[in-house]
Amino acid sequence: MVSAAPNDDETEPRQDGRLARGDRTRADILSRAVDVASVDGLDGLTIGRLATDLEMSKSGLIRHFGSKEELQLATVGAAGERFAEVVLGGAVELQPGIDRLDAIVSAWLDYLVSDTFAGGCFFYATAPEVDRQPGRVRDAVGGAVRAGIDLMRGDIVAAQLAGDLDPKADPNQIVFEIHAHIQEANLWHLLLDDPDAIDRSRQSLDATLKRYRQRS
Amino acid sequence: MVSAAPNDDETEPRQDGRLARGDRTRADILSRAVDVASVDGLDGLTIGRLATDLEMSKSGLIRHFGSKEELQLATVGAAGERFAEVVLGGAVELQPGIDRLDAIVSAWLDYLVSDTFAGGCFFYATAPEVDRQPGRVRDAVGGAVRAGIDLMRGDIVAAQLAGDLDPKADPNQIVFEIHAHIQEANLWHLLLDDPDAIDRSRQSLDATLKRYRQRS
DNA sequence: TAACTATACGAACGATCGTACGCTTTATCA
DNA sequence: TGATAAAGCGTACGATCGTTCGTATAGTTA
Repeated sequence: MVSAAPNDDETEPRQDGRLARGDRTRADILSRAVDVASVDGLDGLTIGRLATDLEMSKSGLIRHFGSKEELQLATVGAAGERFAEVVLGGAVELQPGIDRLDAIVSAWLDYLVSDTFAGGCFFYATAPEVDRQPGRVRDAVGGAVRAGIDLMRGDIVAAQLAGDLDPKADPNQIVFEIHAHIQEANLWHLLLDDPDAIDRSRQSLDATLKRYRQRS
Repeated sequence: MVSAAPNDDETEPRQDGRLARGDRTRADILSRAVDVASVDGLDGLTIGRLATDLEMSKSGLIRHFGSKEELQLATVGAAGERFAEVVLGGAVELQPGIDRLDAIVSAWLDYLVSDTFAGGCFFYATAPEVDRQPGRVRDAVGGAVRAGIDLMRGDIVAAQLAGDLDPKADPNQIVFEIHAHIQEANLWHLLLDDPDAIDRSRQSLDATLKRYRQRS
């Protein structure tokens, strides 16, 4: 790559700081798209419905993406950004380790019952929809989920090195259990209408971390 | 209930043991429907696609159900029956308690990587799809998931009474953790393509049950 | 202001969706 | 065997799907 080509995947602000007209529209579309997809899925996200919601034409809308699949990919990307801001935003300034892990898990649980997305966690809603549909959309959702897991595993490894977690335990095993307890809260909250879902999840997480905590 | 009215919700064999023609067709349709829905969801389950697969007409197919929603409800019911056979089938002869719980959990993990449904666990695939769509389909899926959880909670309570599990622990908390570890295996297996998903789940389940086991 | 580009729209395409109606075929039973 | 009901098919309907094309408008730059 010789020339400094602009990154087409991101909406770049202009020199004066504001977004160009098209980028502003694109951001509005994606803001609505992630909410629709969190309720009706990435397949229930239709161009016509989105255009009606935003009071614009189908052709004017899809022009920003080119195709339905590109719209879906951009939607997954936008959801990832929103997730990162809400769940990981408060943890970026912390050093990897047990404290940052606690901060992420705590923010994640708050996020599950927040109105970050209209239909609850975007990735809980879309993961089972795409996991048997090979293609770029599945790869994008899988990549985002993997990124969240990888980040926590990094904290776990750091905590083991720091002597805060049992160094003999398998980091993948620990992160499997943590992620499981977070995801289960979605099921009990959204499908089973359990008002204590988050509390149960928090309790499970506390017990799990206590089990792996280094006694020293 | 005075008269012995036949149960219309079930396909009843005739006196000679065989199914009537219509019931046979209906069973064939639902057998295919649960596989399709486990891959593409209850919304991706379309009448036209199902008719093409089964080499029959759309009108002849939907006649057995009346509407798309009734087809979806029947599909959820058929999936529940298949799940019960595979996962709970071997446990019916056991008494409620720790042994039956172990049998169910073990069969459930085997089921996750079986070809019971074409797209993995039917309820893992459909729960996030319907949890924000109020109506009878959501109630049906929620009822089936709840039934599985309730059954395990019954075993947990029985195990507590028998002195096999800590009687001071909250049965709902225990079943939350067990179900969480089972469901997480779906995510790692189907989306993250982790070949060790079931092993991780089994390990988590063993550790969890050991934690709650009564030391006596 | 004039030229140019980015943005949005309107209309139409073929395909598929769920549903309804009428007719034909098949199975059942008196 | 003939009557009766169940089962299945063909066709059509209006609606919506994703996509394409040409045109009009708005914004930017010379």
